[in-house]
Amino acid sequence: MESMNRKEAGRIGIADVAAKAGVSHATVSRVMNGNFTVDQKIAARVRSAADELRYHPSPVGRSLARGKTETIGILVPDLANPSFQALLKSVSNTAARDGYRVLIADSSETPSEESILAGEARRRGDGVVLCAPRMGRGELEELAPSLQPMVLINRTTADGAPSLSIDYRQGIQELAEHLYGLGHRKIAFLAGPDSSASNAHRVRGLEEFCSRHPDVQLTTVPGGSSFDAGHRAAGDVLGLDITAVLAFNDLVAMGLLSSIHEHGAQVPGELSVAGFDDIPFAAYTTPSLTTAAVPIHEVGEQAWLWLRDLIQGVPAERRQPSKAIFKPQLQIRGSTGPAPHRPTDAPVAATGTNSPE
Amino acid sequence: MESMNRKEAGRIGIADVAAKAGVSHATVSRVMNGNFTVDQKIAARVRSAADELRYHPSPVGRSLARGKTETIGILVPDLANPSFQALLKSVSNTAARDGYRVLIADSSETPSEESILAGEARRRGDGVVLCAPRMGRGELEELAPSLQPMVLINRTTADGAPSLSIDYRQGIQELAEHLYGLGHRKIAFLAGPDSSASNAHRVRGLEEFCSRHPDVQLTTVPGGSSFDAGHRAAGDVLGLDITAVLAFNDLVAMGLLSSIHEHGAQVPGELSVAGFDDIPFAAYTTPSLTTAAVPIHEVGEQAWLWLRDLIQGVPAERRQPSKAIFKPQLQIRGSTGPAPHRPTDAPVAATGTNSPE
DNA sequence: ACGATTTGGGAAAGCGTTTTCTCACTGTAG
DNA sequence: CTACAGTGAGAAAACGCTTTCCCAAATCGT
Repeated sequence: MESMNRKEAGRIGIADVAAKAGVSHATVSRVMNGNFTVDQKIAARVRSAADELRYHPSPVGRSLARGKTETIGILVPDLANPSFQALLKSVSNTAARDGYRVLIADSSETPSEESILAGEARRRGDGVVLCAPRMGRGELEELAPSLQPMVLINRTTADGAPSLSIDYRQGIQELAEHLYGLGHRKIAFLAGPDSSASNAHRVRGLEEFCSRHPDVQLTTVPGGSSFDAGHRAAGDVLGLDITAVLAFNDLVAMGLLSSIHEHGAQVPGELSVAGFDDIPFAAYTTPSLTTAAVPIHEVGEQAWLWLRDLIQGVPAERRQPSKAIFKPQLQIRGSTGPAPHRPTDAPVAATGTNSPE
Repeated sequence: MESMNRKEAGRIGIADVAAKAGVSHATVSRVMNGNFTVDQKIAARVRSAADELRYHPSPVGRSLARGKTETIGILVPDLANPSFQALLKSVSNTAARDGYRVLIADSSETPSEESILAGEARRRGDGVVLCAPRMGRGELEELAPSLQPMVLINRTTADGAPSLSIDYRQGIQELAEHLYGLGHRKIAFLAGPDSSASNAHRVRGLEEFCSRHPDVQLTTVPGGSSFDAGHRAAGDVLGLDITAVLAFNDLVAMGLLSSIHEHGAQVPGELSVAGFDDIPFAAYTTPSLTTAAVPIHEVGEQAWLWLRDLIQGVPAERRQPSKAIFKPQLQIRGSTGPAPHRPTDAPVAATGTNSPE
């Protein structure tokens, strides 16, 4: 019955607390921000008024006044991909420790949407993590200046924005060498999205591998980045005269595996399969998947630490170097084995149950 | 050389555009918001000034003025869990269609953090989705009023906040009936986190199942919600005199499966295993996992649609009903089979390679 | 006991928009 | 030719905070 004259609007604001405690908004603000120039008595009064009213400062008002939101954006090509999920979790948890929240932007593998999404994500927060953007090089270069503070993952720009990369080039070579050591000479690469920069790195790595081993015969098959892409590509792969497949990533390898299974072919007996990333389930497929483990958790953690330095304006010399390359680690499991020596050059599928009739 | 007197601060704001176009901020604002009371000539001039300067309105300023952020929060117990990842993707993508962004809050299965996280997530946006909160009933009831607009998933409150639930009670009964039909009479339930409400629903369902089938002997084993939890629990489970296990969810089932494998026991020959959720990989374990499929994509979509109605203040009568229950669908796959009739009551492990010596 | 410091807290100026007022001007009708 | 809608755009008031400025009271030194 006391204050029917107050602005009846829903949210209770700093003014209400000030009134209730009999001080000015300024003082309430000071108390809420732990400014110790306020008398203990008054501070206590303000605090009790605040939580009697269940007052919480509006983040928007605060953001405007302070010029920062304590939020960052993260752009991923596909939120359904375990690798990006893991990265998201890692970035989110690490940033949370510093009181930052993460806003997600999922481009769903649509490169044309990326630059708009990236811009919005950036402006809504204090910085942005661009994870494996699919956009073209030119577009990225042009966009980069307007996006910083920004950390790139699996891409680089000329303007030297911090960039964390996985060494897919070396990783895939190690996988290839592993296959080579098992006697495989006819190998297929089930490629990722054309727009993926990391796919290009894998291709480069394989070229190096091939030039080192002229006796290897490598076939590249268009694939994709998803389980389904791997599943769909099985037909093409089985029609080839090969003894092993390197898939773009674990997801693709698993899709391939499951389809190969349906076709009745034996892994690794007739065909060896390797993935990339070492997602959580890779160890539990049948057979378990040989792959190259990417330390995705560390990548996410580093991404935040660097972004934080940028946001806080840490002077360049005290900052970490602006590039880091993480080495994948070979995980040899059950899906790869010795190359079968087939008397004929017949494609794998011919030995399977479902002949392509 | 023309405007060295301008505030040299980094960001360019509405004032700069106004100056450049020779109009007031008000007009710029009108143009940027597609208000057609502005003369074509002027509008064009403003627009070109705006994109020459690469001007983008500050979301923070805009949010303050408009009283809404076009952002929602989502609280999940564990971002590493495929079910919550799928929900996140679904909510995020659906909300994105309406121009809303999603802020994530991951409590990492720490119930005590939830209420703070929920509050912050809520205040940073226009609404919040609470996904399977682990907090106690009392805490939730108390928090609820301060959180709306809010949509709950797998929980309900007395104050009638919209709530989407999976009918775990029925789902687990169907799974149990399936096992019963296969001749299983001694069954174990590998339970989820105590704090999980959906776990309680499963327990209830199983009680009903048991009272319908007095000949069934059900043992409950403490577990958890993760792959590791399932893996760890294998020892306990294998020591039991049972022929089938119902796991809290697919993740737990998969962990269990992999450990059972290591112990050398046969699934489903010696022991049948069923999961819950039908996460993407459930179909590709060995053997493939019998489970109850949860339409998680639809849940996420509905969650946003309801939240949107709440945010936009759609009158209660034009709104959807405030509760929805989604029925899981039985997916019978390879991990469940006929109950073995063992001559003795010896526990499963005794037949395995690693006896618990 | 009186000026010189400190201390504490109110008033007010931002922060970057949107939006309501208000008013000058244009064109039309009487 | 005057009066009156109707238009279009500027001035200014929010929005909810933080923070600088500044002044009054309290504390100190001598």
